[in-house]
Amino acid sequence: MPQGPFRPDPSVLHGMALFNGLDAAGYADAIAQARTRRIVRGEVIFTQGAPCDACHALIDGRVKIQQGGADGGQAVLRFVGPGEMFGTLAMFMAGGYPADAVAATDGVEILWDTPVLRALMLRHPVVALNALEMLGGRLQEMQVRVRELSTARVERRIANTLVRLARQAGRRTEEGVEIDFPITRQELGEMTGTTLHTVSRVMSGWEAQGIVEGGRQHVLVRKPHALVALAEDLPPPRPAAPAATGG
Amino acid sequence: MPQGPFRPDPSVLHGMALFNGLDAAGYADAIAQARTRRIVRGEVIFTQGAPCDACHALIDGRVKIQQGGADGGQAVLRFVGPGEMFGTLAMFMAGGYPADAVAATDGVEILWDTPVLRALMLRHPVVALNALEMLGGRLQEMQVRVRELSTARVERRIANTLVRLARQAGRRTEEGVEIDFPITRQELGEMTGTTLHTVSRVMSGWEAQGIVEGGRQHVLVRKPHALVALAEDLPPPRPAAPAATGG
DNA sequence: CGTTATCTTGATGGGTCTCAAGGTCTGTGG
DNA sequence: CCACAGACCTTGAGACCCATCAAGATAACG
Repeated sequence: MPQGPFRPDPSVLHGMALFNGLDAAGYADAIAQARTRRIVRGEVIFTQGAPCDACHALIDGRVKIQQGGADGGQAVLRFVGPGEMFGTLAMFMAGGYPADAVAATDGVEILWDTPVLRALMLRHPVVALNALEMLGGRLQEMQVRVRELSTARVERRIANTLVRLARQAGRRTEEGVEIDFPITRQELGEMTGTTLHTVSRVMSGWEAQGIVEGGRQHVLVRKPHALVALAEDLPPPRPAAPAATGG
Repeated sequence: MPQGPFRPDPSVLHGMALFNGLDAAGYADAIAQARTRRIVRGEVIFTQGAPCDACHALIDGRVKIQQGGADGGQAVLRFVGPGEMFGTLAMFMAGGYPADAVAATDGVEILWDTPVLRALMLRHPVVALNALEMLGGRLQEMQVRVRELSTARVERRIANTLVRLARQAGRRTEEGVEIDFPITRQELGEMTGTTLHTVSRVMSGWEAQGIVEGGRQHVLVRKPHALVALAEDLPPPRPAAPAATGG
């Protein structure tokens, strides 16, 4: 069962990019003001629009970040893994959290109150620079996704999404690379801007080719290379691309 | 004609969010290491993949930020206006600039060498916090756009894009709100994930209703309210929403 | 006044969504 | 162990949105 706040083990911070380059005193400073909390699968950690009281980082588990629109449309923005921060955007902006956070598995999070972390950044500027680097990485990722959603067909988008998931949350097995947390076709659809039906159809096709293997809330990538090829391959019909085709 | 680097007027920094809350000494510090440069329309300021030598801010004019993919697909990520920074992402990441920057109008930019600005942030942490706020705002904007591209139809996406452009670059006239820089149907298509043909058709429809007025590289929004309604309205066909329809 | 870039509009086809039905797996309680 | 309910997944058929192909109109520019 979930228990209340308790004092974290200092070692957990050493794996987190936010504190890279911080000296021992800085670590002590950071850890002294943090608290940790257990999370159970399905739990709502925060919701869109709620005031941002704290900044979160995940120590263990997976958390789904999703955003809903006025028209009821939902999009899954990302899955957070161990060592990553989440709920950080709200810290710098009015209007509360811009998205929902729901636990995809049981886990443990560590959190800081917003003003505490701000003060920490002013005392230790390197933490602010690390935060910039993290946010920058996420912004770039989102920009790539905007381009992808703007220009690529569904099949390629799904391939790209699976490649990213495999990199981020893949567990190597002798059968291939396995996504290490439960994910539904519906969620894959909401990550790629399509429906669960299309995701199912596309993945069935790949399964027939031995590229992936699907199951209930479960994905195994049998041929990662083939998936990458689908994700990046140039479109076969290229009228203006001779290049040794026999001319 | 464009002239070489020259010493900027200190007053230009006062309008920039990056330096909010900085003391006089800090301003002097920042200005001492900057240089400015003229930009002519159509000029390529930097290209995707090029090493990031400097961090840019726009003093006057408009700059288009776009990203191309391996498959040749182009997406316009945003238009930068006076007071905004651009090319900042590359500062925190390997791999050079993640997008192209092309001048949409003549203008003037101010720039800092990357290591200089990093050092400035370490000396003045408030600048790093301001940068976080800016990047956070852009990240949120991109997240909203991902959701929009994932869930909304073309007409609504175009409406949303025009609403944003009107807010960001709108000039009030007695006829309505006018986008204050030249923009083509092609570019609008690359901002919304569609083709110039569809943009043209949709806008022709709106023009017939008196909502917008189009021209060559020119958009005038005659009824901003109607455009917002199109951008936000719930989808008319709602089977499970009786609500006084007469039954 | 020709050249080029931009914009408009029609016709057609295909990629995906929607609607619909059924199948499979998981967990629960008797 | 078995029955049952619920969540998840698969697959088919049809409709529709929108990209694509194609042709021409209009405006800027030298």
